[in-house]
Amino acid sequence: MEDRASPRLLDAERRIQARLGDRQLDFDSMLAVSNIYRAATAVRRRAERGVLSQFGLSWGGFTTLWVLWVWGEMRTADLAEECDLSKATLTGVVKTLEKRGFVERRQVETDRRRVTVALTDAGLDTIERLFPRFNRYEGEVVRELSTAEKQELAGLLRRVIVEAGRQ
Amino acid sequence: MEDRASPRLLDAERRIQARLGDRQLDFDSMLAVSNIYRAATAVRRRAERGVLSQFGLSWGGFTTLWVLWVWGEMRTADLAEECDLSKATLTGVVKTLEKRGFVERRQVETDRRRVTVALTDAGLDTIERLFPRFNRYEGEVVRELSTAEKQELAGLLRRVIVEAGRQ
DNA sequence: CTGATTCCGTTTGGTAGCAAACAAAACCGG
DNA sequence: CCGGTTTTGTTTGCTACCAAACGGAATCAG
Repeated sequence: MEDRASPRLLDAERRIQARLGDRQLDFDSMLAVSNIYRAATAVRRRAERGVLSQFGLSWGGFTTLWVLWVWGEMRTADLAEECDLSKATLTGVVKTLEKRGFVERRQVETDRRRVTVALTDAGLDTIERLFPRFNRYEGEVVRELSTAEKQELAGLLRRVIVEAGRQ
Repeated sequence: MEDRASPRLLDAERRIQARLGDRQLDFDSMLAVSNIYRAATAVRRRAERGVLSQFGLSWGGFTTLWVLWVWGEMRTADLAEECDLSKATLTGVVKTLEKRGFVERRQVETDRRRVTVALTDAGLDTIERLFPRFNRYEGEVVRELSTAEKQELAGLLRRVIVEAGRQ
């Protein structure tokens, strides 16, 4: 493991161990979790600075557009669930997307509490031009991994998602 | 790969493919990247709702405290770098930590532009009580993985971080 | 029917996050 | 010295994100 070999990390591990005294440290779990977070930050940051900024979209905005593209018009609650955002956050994201003209809100006739969100023509056009670029970008950040390794990575992460998901 | 077997994902893949026409889709990369992000969100959310909320800390606040604990008093710029935050964001996080009494700012005598940040006694006490709990929490979210798998995961992610890091 | 409850999306109030502009301090060439 | 440049942390303006409170609409028990 190259991480184990990094002098900086070894130093950190020694320092933490010193701070902890004889309490034990689960270094492997720490490294796995912290790398998950670092990778996500790096990936998001690069996407937003690269592809997404050219279309005036944040990561959340892109995700929302993408979900609507794939699944079609959706109720707010389902959209929030699918985008992995709270309802409150989604309200804000949709507001921004509306302002940019990518999306529109529609009152549901049969139940006036409900609202659906759908792509506008401009939104559809945007996501159709953007997605191939985004997918190419995704390929770039995992370019160093073989197909088998990408699948391995996705599988390992899936198990973490499930575990962290239960409460 | 269980992901491949999930009917929901297969359905999504088919839908995307339909939207794309004959343009090709790099599904493996897409899944790897999206799982990185989902895992990070899940892990962070659970930590903030569990351990961290009891101490009045966000993920970023915890990270900052942790870095200061391990590496000691630091200049603002280095601290931002180590916490993987922009200088601007760090200013805000430190402001919050100061408000909570965990941290204090110190003017550098020899260069009055510079400022260092250091743990207060309360901050030290907090991180010493918190870290073992946090580390136990980290163990929980990756509990389904063997030691070898945790190392495998960390290693794969490391390569993604490096790749996404270069611009 | 009707009163209580549940459901749904928004608002509120707070923190976090970034880029770009900024002000003050230090540095440097002449 | 001194004027211009660089360095350093903060401020500004914006978006994102959450939990909790809210208010209108639907539903359900009796």
